[in-house]
Amino acid sequence: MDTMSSEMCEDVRMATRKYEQRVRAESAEETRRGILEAVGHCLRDAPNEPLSVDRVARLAGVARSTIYLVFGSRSGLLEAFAEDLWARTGLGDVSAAVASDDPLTHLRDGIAAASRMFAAERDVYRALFSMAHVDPASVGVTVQRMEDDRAGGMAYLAQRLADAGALRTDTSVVDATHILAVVTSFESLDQLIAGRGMSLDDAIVVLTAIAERSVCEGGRTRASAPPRRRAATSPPRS
Amino acid sequence: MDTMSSEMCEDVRMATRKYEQRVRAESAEETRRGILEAVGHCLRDAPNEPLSVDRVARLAGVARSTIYLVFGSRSGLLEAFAEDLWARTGLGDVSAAVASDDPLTHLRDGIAAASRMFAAERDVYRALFSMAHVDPASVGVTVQRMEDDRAGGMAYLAQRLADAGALRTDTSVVDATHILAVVTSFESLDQLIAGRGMSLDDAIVVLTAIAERSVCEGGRTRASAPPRRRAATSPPRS
DNA sequence: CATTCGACAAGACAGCATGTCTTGCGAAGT
DNA sequence: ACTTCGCAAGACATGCTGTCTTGTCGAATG
Repeated sequence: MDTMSSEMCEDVRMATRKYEQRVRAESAEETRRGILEAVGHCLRDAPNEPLSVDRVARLAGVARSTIYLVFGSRSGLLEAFAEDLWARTGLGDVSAAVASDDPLTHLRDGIAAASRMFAAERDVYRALFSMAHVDPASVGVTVQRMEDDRAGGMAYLAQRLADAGALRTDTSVVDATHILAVVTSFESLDQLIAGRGMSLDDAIVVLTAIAERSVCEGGRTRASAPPRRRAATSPPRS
Repeated sequence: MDTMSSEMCEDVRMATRKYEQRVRAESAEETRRGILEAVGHCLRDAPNEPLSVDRVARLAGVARSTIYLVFGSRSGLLEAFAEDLWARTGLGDVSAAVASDDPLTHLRDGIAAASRMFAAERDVYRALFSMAHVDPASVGVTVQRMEDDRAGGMAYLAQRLADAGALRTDTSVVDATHILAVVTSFESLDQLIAGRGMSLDDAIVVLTAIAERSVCEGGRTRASAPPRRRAATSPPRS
């Protein structure tokens, strides 16, 4: 069974109350979504700023007190945002991309899908991961769950490679899991794209090469995409 | 009278002024160092808290205003701390460890030395790297310089490997530089140690294996240390 | 149709952070 | 001796979080 408990999280234990009434529930859900979207806008507009509740409120067109009413606290808001983001853009698509019978295809498609997932909302994910270190109380739990999901997927992949005899003979399943966990981390992708100025596609090629060469027997992928020009010779731009 | 006002301190843009006098200069330098050490203590004691100037001041036994006097601002304080940390524990030792003629030894020793360097002050470095994302205005510049230093070293190493014919034939120098940059990043080490519960020594072995397999022709290092038991079978903790 | 109730706005208030500026003191410098 | 420097102490302005209170409008309900 793959990871990702895709339950119908219709009513989470959030601040939603019990409703016989429909229109009010919809309206409440609408403002809730509006606030979460405003958080996304803030993080995308200024990924490098502390994200004040006041800013979110003004951007969402609601009162600051409403945010505290709905989410309880700043931490609750960020937590809900991370939860929502992960539910919307998380590993669901990756699991789908990974249905292949061939574990090597599983590895390649998995890295590509996970990378595209992170890259699609890179600023947001970077902000979340940073906050998880600076202030674990807020997004810490959800970020930990993201990491656990990913680690579980990598352990599963490593086991599949081992079962298919595709694992390097000098590498145990546990070690392969560790290696895959490093290579498929958000930080590795971000390092290549933001830190070294690569395009997403080039970064995927490099990460795939690292993964394949490190855990697969006879991994022979090129590090650069073949038919195009080599990776840019330009110096790393920040 | 003649007050010999000294406006020309173009030395560093630090808070150090110009001194004919010795004892006062020493005393000033001493409090400066005391404050920086207090920052270190704060980050080590509670790596996951915002680090208030007030806390640093109390821990250093100085007035809060003194910090603003000496460092100008919170950002200046952090900047100075990062600068000092990098000067004390930075890549100097790594360069020394890397004097080998053999580029492969260079690679292995370099990864080991850099990893030990990061690990010796892991909490501090993690806090700095997180802050560099959350608030680039403060430590951003110094962290960028750290990364540039490291990237430069990796480019040099990749070139040496190429010159010695040790580079994989399917990997350009540029790609090797990218790969080495990812593998030797603080985040990769931290992922293995904090995220996956490995010991420093085991993490070094894994990182070395990844690097060697990914960029070296015929890289055949084991991923686990040979004479000991395999890497722990326990699931990732935390 | 009138009344109740729920979603939300508006804003006061306390607590804590940064950052500025002023004042005073004691010891090093001359 | 008296000036100057390093620093303590603290007032003050500003901005953010978090709590709580009061008011309003429209949906729900009998």
